[in-house]
Amino acid sequence: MPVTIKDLSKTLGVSRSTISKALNDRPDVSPDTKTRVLQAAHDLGYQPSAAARNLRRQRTNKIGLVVTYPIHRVSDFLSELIPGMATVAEEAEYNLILYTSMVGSEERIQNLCRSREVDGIIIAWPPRQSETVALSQLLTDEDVPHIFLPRRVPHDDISYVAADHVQGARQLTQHLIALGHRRIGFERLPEVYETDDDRHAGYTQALRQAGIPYDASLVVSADSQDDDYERRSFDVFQALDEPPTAILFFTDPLAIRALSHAKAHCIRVPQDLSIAGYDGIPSSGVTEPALTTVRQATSKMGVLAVESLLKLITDGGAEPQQHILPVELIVRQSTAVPWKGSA
Amino acid sequence: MPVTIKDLSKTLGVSRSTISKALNDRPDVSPDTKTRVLQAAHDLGYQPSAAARNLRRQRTNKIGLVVTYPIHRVSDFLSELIPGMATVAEEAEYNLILYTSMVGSEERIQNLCRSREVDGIIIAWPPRQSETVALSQLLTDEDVPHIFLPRRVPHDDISYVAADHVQGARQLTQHLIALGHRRIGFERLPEVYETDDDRHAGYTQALRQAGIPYDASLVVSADSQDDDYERRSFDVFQALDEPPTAILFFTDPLAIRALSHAKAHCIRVPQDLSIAGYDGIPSSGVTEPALTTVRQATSKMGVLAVESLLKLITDGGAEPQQHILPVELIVRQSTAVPWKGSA
DNA sequence: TGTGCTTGCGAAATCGATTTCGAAGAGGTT
DNA sequence: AACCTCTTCGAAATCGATTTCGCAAGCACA
Repeated sequence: MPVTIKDLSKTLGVSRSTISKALNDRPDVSPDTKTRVLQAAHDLGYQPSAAARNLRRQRTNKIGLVVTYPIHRVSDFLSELIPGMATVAEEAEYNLILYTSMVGSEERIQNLCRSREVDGIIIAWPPRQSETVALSQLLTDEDVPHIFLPRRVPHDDISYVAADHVQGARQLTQHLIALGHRRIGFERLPEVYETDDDRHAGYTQALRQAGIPYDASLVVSADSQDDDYERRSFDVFQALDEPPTAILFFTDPLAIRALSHAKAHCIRVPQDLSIAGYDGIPSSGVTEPALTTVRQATSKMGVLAVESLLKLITDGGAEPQQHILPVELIVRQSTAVPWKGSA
Repeated sequence: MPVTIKDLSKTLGVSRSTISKALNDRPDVSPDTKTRVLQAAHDLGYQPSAAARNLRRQRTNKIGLVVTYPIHRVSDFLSELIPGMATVAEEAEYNLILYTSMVGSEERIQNLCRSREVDGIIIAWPPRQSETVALSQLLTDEDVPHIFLPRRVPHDDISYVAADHVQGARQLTQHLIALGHRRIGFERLPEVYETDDDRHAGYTQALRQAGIPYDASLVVSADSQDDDYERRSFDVFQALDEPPTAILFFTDPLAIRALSHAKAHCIRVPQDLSIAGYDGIPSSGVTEPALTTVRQATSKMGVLAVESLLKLITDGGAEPQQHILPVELIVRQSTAVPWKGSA
């Protein structure tokens, strides 16, 4: 049986209230009894019961990390996210609880909040925009502070932390334009998310600024369900009358697979074709050639999300927290000046 | 204010006890009242308070994942571990709580256990053997089920899940021997862990079986603190009278850095030198050449650890859970028949 | 009608800590 | 001596659910 406050009370001959006050550093305890209590607590190995404390305080000092997406699809991202999040949380005496089987289940999130086992939640990979707004409303009704990550939510009252993908895609495209590319392919996702729209917007902005007309045939949708789609989309690009001299891929893994398909087609990268990824995963740095990509400040996003959430938890009246972090262009060897042979 | 069992009791005109029994499917409730209670609970959006339930049941349905190692050093490993762990836990209605700032702090782990905020813990990257045994004793005294991961603990009473690194290193060495290598370098870690001993044992076993004498000059210790050590250890190998024709590295990242150092020294891999890694991280598959390595069943280890822990939690008298999982040799392009030029 | 048994329900205790509120005692002032 | 203030402490209520135990009603049977 663990040592309870009752045991302490008995051995010291002091009431439970006084013990509690001494341990919580309340003013109405004499310095003498306080030290006696602390000493005894240490000697007996007393540690307050988390459950009892939570019940009384109506607070758990736990933050829920709710992953509303098949977790194996985002574990790379999570591994960059979690260390920062956990560290910041623990500095504030909070811990992270993982809820990963929450795919598309608004109701389960609601139940989680109603059971009050966390003081606030971070919702990683929220659903489409309309559902996100509805979900946020639900959580607001339950009075549970929450933050969406890592996608922006176009709504003034909703807190989120995201990366500036408009800027990222624009910089990447500008980089290619500066190298001399005019026909730049863009492989986007079929799912309609803000992230995708943002990157597409960045891509078109850069083209417009450079006076390059938008060519719809250069934009294809990757089918994330189909592992071999990559090869076929590659063929689609190559089959064009005037194939692109550079291709932007929505994520690094897509770009890495494109790299090996290029090799299989005897297309040299970057001499014959420039390839760029997005996300800056570790693997992108060790390919041959190393991948030009855009690095999101993933770790920082996690840190910021926790900090913002803590602010919302601590200060009930706090403003919605909205952060869009800049991203960083990483130029490596997979992009270069286009070959002028056919031009 | 959230809906409590009291509210339900009031609106239904039924005692709290009966509500509780109905919700927990106890036998002494009539089918009629049970449906009425369930209906009302649903209508009012009632969800039992986790804190109150935990306090009363003396059980939290939470598993602690305690990381006793600088988390950014192991986040890759964690990202493979966590999805499986979380999934299995959640199927059994448990959740994972992360405790990452537990580096070298036996006392904080003890306090965690005393506060009873988890029903059991998984200790990732336990300290040295002697400390591990002491820690296990401490947790046993507190009556908290626990499992060590991912290192074996040479002690009959202690539960752990680990990978068979003796087998892994032996297979890797045998693979090189089969290719014709006789002088095989081995870069181990300076820290004295079972893992390291195991791999070294596998290495020497393979040599012995092949009748190749052990040459201590072929075994160097990497200094994990020093990022540039890799380059110097590489020089150490090259400066030998008879340099190795193949080198085993303790981890993939070390091998990947060696790959680029080799390139800088104009040493071709695998023609001039075979290089092998260990762990099978994603990056190891996209290097040029792709790395021969050994893949641990990391995800499976996480799953097994949670399953074992749940067994210990559920069945107090369960045997210690000890699992050593086989590892898988992955032969890729960084190892090949040695060049006979100088032989 | 009286006895025995089953079924369904509720009063009250309990889990362990926190907090409110009142009281006792010490010390000072008039 | 009467009154006040300040410090220190403890009794009791509270957080919300679960569980034990006893009671009452209903039914069957002699």
